[in-house]
Amino acid sequence: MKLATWNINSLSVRLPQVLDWLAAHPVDVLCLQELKLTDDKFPFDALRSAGYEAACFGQKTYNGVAVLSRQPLAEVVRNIPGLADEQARVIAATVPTPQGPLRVLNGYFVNGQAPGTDKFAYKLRWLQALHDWVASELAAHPRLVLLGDFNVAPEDRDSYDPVGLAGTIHHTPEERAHFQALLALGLVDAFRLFEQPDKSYSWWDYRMLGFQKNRGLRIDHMLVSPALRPAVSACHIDRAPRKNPQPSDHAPVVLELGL
DNA sequence: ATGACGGTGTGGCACCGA
Repeated sequence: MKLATWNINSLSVRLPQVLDWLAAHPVDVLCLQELKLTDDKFPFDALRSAGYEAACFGQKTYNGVAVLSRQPLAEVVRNIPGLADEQARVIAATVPTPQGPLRVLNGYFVNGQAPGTDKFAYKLRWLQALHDWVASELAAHPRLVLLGDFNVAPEDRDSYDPVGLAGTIHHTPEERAHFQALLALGLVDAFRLFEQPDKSYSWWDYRMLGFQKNRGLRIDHMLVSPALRPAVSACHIDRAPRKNPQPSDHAPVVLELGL
């Protein structure tokens, strides 16, 4: 069984790339972020023709998340319960597997702009609310994966310039402490369960030839629960779509489970 | 220190992303 996460920076623009990628990589579940469209514009029909049902949570212009699945989705939750948030950043669903239900939490984490700004304060509040909600989800669903665009580079090796960018957004001690708090719940960064190439990133700035120079960040993650960890057989970043014409600035991350 | 690139919405640009 395979799951993937991909920030596609406008589903309207990137739908052909998503369909091409799914045709070449027929994962069981694909979680998308930054749809940048409302639910009435979501391409249910095209995805159904490709073999996927979908649950979406969109909004105009910004944010928006969706879960695509070959198997039926159940127990769909939109945004973090109890958090007043007008931004569409979270969608959760349960998918069936031969070993029982798998809970999938898909997040488009707050960017946060810069320390000291209102957006940064929102990011920290959001991360705390997410943490508390994930804890309750774990208690109810032991087999769980938290995935998406975390907008946090967890360690120095996850950044192309950890010294120059120290303390800036994605690199602050506060953001990294929140990432560690998720790990303290028992979640494991599946990417780091395996040997990976040096300078592995999942996002590159569109500007200044960022991708060509591999000036990137690893900010898209797959965290698995303790009960799921023994099933994890591989995790990798697929850089190929970043080379497409009109690419997203993010690459997909793929998680393989021996289920 | 700033802008560079790309998407959106609406407009002759501004805002946002990371």
